Amino acid sequence: MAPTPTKAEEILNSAERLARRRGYNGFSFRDLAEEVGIKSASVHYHFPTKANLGAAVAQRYTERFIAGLGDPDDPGAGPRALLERYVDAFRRALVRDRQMCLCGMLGAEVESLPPEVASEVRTFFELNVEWLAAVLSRRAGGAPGNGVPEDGVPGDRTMAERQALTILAMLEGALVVARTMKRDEVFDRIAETVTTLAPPDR
Amino acid sequence: MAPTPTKAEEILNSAERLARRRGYNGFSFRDLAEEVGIKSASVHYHFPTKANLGAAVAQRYTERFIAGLGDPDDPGAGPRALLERYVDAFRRALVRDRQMCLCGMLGAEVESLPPEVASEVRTFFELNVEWLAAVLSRRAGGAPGNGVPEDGVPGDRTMAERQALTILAMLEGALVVARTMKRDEVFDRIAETVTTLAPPDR
DNA sequence: GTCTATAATTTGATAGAC
DNA sequence: GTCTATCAAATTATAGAC
Repeated sequence: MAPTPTKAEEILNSAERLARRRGYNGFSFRDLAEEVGIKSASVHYHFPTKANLGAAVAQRYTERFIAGLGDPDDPGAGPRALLERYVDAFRRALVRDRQMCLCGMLGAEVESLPPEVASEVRTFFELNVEWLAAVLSRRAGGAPGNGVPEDGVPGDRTMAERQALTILAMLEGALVVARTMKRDEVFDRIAETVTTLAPPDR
Repeated sequence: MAPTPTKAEEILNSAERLARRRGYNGFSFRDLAEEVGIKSASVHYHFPTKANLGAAVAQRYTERFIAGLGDPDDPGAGPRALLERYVDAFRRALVRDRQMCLCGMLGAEVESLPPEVASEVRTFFELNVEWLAAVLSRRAGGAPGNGVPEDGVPGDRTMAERQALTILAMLEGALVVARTMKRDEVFDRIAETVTTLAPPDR
């Protein structure tokens, strides 16, 4: 059932967990080596540099995260359900994993990150905004982006991207605040406000 | 005019700047020493340990930040103006200082922080929520907290605290997202949504 | 208060044997 | 692939002279 992970995967798992708890500058190759039961020199065999490893972790995280959200145009799910799915991804990070979103953490540290890692974090945010904007700009016809603006607003897509950024920021911020205050309910209060932003089901 | 800062103040200034850019684990006593023109051993004279320094930086930051917001019950300023003042404090961090909010940064890293530093970060968030809730629950009479709930809502103070948490999370998240994406406008879009949450002036 | 000197540990990384 | 051995540099911190 559960396919045995390769050593490289085990290292990625450890690195992701540690980075999401302590930040990029908060873990070492030796930490990883101990967790997966090898020596730090062997970690370097799989990932020559820390920057290399960091970029790989961020890339895998992004792919997994976006894939887990599913199709934003799925006719079987309304905008509201999709938004709730999105919020749940963050809730799991907080409640189940007791961790930050990897890219929320790395985003805060972005100035101290190797360029290739920072670049992956940027991609994560861009893809998130894209997915959210697709959900938020869904219209009756089913297909998005028909270019017809809502009454009195500059344009559906512009509004949707603005809201997407707001939602992303709220949830990343919610993890920081809820974790620091050690009060999980804080997240739920914020999550409620997020789902409020969903367009009427259509 | 500008009173010459003491060496201890210079160290605090440097530490704050570096922590807000690179995180707590992203700077060293040598970094500080070089910036203020002394040796790292001399930094230890002023702040015996890094935890000690970190707590001092966070405490000073919190005091300054809260004091800068002014009286949330100031009769001369409406809720909307006060909220805009709050948002501007974050905007300055991003645009003028090109830095994170110190406690947004440290909050992300909270799990890798010495307890006394983590404690100061928690206090920052609590005081922020308190100030915001005071602004958001202001009523016609002028004095807050008269206990009379808004029509149909559970209670003014509860709603106000919920909104306060949302605003705090949005702005902390906005800094992370805007800085990572290198797009300052992202902040303004989010800031607009924040001020939308202001209660009608009264 | 600041220095030199130094300790003790940790860090990212490499060479080369098995 | 993983190991031992090792490196050079960096890190937090202390002792003691000036």
